[in-house]
Amino acid sequence: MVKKYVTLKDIAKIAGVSVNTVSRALNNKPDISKKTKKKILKIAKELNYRKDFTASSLRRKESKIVGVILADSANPFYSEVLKGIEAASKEFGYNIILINSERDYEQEVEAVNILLSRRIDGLLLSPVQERQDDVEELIRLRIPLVIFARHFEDLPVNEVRSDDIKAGYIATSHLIERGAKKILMVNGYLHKSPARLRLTGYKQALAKYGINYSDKLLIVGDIGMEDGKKAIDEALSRGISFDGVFAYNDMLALGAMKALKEKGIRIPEEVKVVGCDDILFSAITTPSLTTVKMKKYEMGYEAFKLLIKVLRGKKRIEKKVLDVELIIREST
Amino acid sequence: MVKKYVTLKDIAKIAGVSVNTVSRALNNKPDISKKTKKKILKIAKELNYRKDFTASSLRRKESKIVGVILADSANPFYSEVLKGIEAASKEFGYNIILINSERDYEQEVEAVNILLSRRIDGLLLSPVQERQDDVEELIRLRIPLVIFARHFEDLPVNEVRSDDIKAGYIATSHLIERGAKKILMVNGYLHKSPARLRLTGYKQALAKYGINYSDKLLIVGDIGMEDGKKAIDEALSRGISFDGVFAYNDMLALGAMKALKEKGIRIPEEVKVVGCDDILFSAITTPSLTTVKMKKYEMGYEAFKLLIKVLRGKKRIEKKVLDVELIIREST
DNA sequence: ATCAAATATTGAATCGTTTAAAAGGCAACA
DNA sequence: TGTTGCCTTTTAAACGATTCAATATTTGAT
Repeated sequence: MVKKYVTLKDIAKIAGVSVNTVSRALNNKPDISKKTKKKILKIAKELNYRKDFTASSLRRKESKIVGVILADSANPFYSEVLKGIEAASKEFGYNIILINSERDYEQEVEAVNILLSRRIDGLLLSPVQERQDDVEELIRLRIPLVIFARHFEDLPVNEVRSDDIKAGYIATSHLIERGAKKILMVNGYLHKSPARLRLTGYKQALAKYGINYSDKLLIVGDIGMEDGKKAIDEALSRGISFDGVFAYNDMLALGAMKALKEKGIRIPEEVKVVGCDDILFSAITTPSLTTVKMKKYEMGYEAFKLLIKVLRGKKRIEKKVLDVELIIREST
Repeated sequence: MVKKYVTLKDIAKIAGVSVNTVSRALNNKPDISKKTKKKILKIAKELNYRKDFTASSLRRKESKIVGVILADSANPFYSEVLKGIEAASKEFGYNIILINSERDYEQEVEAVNILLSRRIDGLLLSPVQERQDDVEELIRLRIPLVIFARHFEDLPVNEVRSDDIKAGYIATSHLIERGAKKILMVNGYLHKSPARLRLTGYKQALAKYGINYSDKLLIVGDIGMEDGKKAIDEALSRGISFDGVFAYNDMLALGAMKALKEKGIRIPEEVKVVGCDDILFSAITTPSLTTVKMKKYEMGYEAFKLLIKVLRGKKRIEKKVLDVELIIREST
């Protein structure tokens, strides 16, 4: 087999010094003469030396790798968050290993195990929340951990997420202020904290305006575009009447709008629609979608920054909540 | 400092055997008695042993990590490709380290260097193509490499990409068949092979229908949604008349449609628009976008599979071209 | 010129796993 | 009893970088 990479030993031999000296030269350590250092750096450059991070990680017990587990990197929400994570990782000299959980608890657990085997320095996780033993285990193991886009009220774990209650509240308030009285909430599964919290916000807004909450107007399910369509079709076929829709996310909202348009129901005249997330495409549909903007890129970036703080010794648990903002467009 | 992870040595001590025996037990190697193996596995499980991949990689000279460099993981095209890569990586027992090049050659080179330092087993790269010395260097270093979504005619490098000439050809032919005669091509920069090849297809279609090619109808630039809008605004302000638009990708096409709608130009009556990629949102705009569907997920998946073949000894260079398909919608 | 102090360099061990080679144990057979 | 061969286990070295302790070299003060 061809020898592929140059080692400290190779450089040491040529420079006529010890491996140790080479190491110190390349790592800007003290206790080395300018002359020797210069010579070594020159040789290293000529040979195109690249530090073996594998060996370095083993010895230093620090991999400079952060694990990232999220539901689906192709989802417009997560792909923006991921981008923020990736950008921050560059800034702080880390690399990221990405694993999609596909919203499956088993896969999430598997991903955690693989990443621990990789000896990642820390983990950014957006848990499925079907169960939470894996998060509890991570806490028990004292793995540097930041949860994003999720909330665990009762667990001492670092978090960066959006203000989901406010999101639900301002979206619903806006619908009511525009005249809607019977507001369908097309939600995700309630084991996920954002779904629960947005529902809370929804209820709070109804209460504020003196509208009674009704279970009949709550639809819970998956959160793809087709699911939004399905939800509307189902509501209509069940004869549920509504003049507003608040969807868990923009994908659902867009699917819902599609279904409404197909039935010839006019938006916003007959039914007003509000989404959540403010993905890029919400702005360009017809009608364009009123939505609650979430700081996706920032969420990823801030989560990474918080993880770095943890890696640097921060002990106190931080649960950061990012502000949200209503973006009014044509659908209301 | 608390000792975090259990090692082979820990297990060996408890089991009363050598480290080597433990290693063989856990790696399903022969030459071990059933009794010893069982005992060791039991202890390993009790102690929650996790193999240290760092150490293993160092010794075996194989990291089971593949590097992925692409322009922008938040772009709907790349995020689908990435998903295919990620899915395949799971299937073959690898992990991926993702780095965005941000369409910047310097960042691409930097990413390559970092990944080589990480001793990745192979690299999946969608190069910026401003220059190609880095790709040439990778070939020279014999790094297992698969290029995706790009084509290097003159380099012996494995590739998986879409049939870009056909894409340009069928898109343009379709526009002509629907009656367009003056077709604006809103393209990406021509140093990128897909831009060049789609332009070739565009010209071939014009030629087939006896329409003269004109430089005036070619606009070259960045490929975000705003750029599509800008391109149309510019063409109109320059007084260039056109009745069809073929955009390099759907983002550009959607931006172009937005600009046309704002000017009160009817689609498809006055101007017909075709995009490329078939991202999710092309189907839900109004009018929905006719486009050339590309197998994005498959591209990622196939690229990974090809890389695996290379890692397993495949020597012959393969340049795989994935078929494309016209999806006719309301914009034509 | 001499000794102490400061600076530069080296040797050896280590991180945790894997591999090659050596050795130990046991049964069968002459 | 001794030899052969098979199966199991151990010993030792290796992967490449880093660190600690030890040694070598230079500098400065007297």
